[in-house]
Amino acid sequence: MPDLTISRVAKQFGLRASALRYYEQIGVLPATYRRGGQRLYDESAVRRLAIVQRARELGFTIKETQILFSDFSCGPPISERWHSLCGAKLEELEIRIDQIHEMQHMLQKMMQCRCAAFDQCGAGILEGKRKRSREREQAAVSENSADGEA
Amino acid sequence: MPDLTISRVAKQFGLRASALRYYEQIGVLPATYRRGGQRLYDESAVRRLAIVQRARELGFTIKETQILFSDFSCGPPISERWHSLCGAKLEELEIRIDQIHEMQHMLQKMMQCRCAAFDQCGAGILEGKRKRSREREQAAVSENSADGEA
DNA sequence: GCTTGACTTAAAGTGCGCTTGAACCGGTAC
DNA sequence: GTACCGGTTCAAGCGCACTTTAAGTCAAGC
Repeated sequence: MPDLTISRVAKQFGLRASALRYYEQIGVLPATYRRGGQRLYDESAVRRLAIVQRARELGFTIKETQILFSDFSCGPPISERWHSLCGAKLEELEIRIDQIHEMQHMLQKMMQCRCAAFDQCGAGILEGKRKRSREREQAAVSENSADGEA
Repeated sequence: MPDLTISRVAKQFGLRASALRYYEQIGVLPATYRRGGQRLYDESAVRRLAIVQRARELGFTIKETQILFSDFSCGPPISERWHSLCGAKLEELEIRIDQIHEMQHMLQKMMQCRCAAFDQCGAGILEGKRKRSREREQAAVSENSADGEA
């Protein structure tokens, strides 16, 4: 039985009640059970909110969160569009981990000498960027030539 | 010699020229060399921008970026305040990596069955949250008792 | 029955991180 | 000389993700 008031749940997550109402309004959280007009939450609603909050913490926009985590369908085979969005997010997270490692490395260096860190790490980031953009170009070229052959 | 125009640099980073002007205005980028009133950038300015952009990508606010990466002093021993901010950011990034792993795990599960992923992963995130908050409480309690003893 | 306090809604407001618009400047092409 | 292009400044505007405000509802306690 749902028995958690909105303010209790909000407090548990370090959010304002208004944020939960907003999430419900825009469909990030499903409309919850009401008693006398007041929202009451149960543990499954709380689990759902935990996921939404985590997604937000990781920089997912509200829209992405909506698409990835709304319950419009429940079960295995979801739409192609959703599946590819999921896959894209997985890759994005992979890249993010590399970037975080780079940044940690840099912060550590900066705690000794800022100038050196700026020069070396800035150059490192740039080189990574350039390498990736070269790779993308290569991929585009070979895709074009494949198109040409097809 | 600086010879890159603002629009070239912006393009290289996938930004608008207005973003670079804005960064300069709020002190995230230093005022750059000018010729006839126009900004010209060199490789070191580009490295600096690379760092700023990376910080933004990782969810650092503009203010944090300002504090962490502005050149108000250059060399090893920076203010205590800065040093602790740096340390805090390092820890934050550590946590972020764990969260990303959790989310990857969840996305993978979700690509098979959403419901299961929601229940299991939501519960997992929650448990992590609760564990951490218990630890914080413990720490607070032992700190208080230490205060009491002092 | 009245007060209190935590809730409700809808609409307007806020802060961040830029972007856009208006008016202007400087160098090159014709 | 004038048209154009890419820059300049300053102020206003915008989208996102909420928050605040105003006016009202509901249940409990006196």
